[in-house]
Amino acid sequence: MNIGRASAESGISAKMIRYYESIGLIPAASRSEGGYREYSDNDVHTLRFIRRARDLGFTVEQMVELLALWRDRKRASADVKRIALKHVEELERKARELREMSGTLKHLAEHCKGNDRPDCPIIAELAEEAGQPARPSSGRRRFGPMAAGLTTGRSTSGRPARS
Amino acid sequence: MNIGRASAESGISAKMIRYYESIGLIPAASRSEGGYREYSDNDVHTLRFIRRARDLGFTVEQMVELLALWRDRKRASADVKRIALKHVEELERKARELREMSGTLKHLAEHCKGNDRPDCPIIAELAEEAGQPARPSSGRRRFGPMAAGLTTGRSTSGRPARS
DNA sequence: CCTTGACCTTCCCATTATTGGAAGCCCCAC
DNA sequence: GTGGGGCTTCCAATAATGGGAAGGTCAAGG
Repeated sequence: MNIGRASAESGISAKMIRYYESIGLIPAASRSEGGYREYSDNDVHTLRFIRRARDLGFTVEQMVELLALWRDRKRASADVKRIALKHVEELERKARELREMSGTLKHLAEHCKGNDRPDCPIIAELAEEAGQPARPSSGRRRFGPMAAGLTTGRSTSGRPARS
Repeated sequence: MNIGRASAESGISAKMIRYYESIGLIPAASRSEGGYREYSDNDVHTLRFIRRARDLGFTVEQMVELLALWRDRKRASADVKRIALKHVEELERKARELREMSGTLKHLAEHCKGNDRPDCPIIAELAEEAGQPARPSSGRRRFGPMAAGLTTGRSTSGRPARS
């Protein structure tokens, strides 16, 4: 089958299938006379594996590992468990941070009258000259570029959500 | 003061200060004879405001709004509250999704013996041919490109973690 | 047989926030 | 007066994905 079909059957866009091939997550597909990529049911099987892993928030890098373990009949389940647990830890840490942030904000918002007067503790807090003189350009970064890798808005966030 | 000093005092890297200027989050700084950017204490004040907002997970886009509100003495606190609460909702949703993911994974990992035998329900789950034939190339996407915007690994994930 | 349209190909660009590097000025302390 | 470090700009990369252009292929219909 061609890439469109494989895409429909696996739930991964054709674009991403080509991308995954380009970065080596999946081997290069064989081509038809006309240069079209050809996929077998087995390939689709692999693609679905990838889709599920992706839906669980695994990064491509982790998927490389998982795929190798999947294909290796002699793999030790301990390896899989290790990867999974490491991922669980990451997810939990990120969830915790998110909850802390939302808690702080919520608290601030609760003390914000929400009327048309300019008093607002949220702004006040942000403007406050408090604490240490700030660690020098700590360069603290956020998540990884794509952060947690959640299957977000599904139907909700189809739009680019910005300009 | 020059950008290095402003960076140290605000906790935002010089690189990011220039970046914020380039995208219009902050106005272009005046320049010294030698072409160096010059910052006042007030500018540093603004930069710290930005740093705090960033630490609370606000995106640049949201910071633009917050800064405008901050600078506008006649602002309505209702606007600030609205933005904050919307952000809280987002954060909570993301945290919830993360917890769901980690829960699923944890459950799977608990049933994985973790020995040197190849049996592993994690792999089995991923490989399973179950369910619907997968919604056609749904193109479901994850978070925004930078997802939640947490102050992540601090010391943990400093490394590029790849290649 | 040839056209049409759906599908495929590659390549490039954009997104987000941030860091890294290179090449080349500038400035202050010694 | 000079050396090293700070400053400047521009370019690239990151992760994952979408969007589009320009052009080739395939299958069905006229």
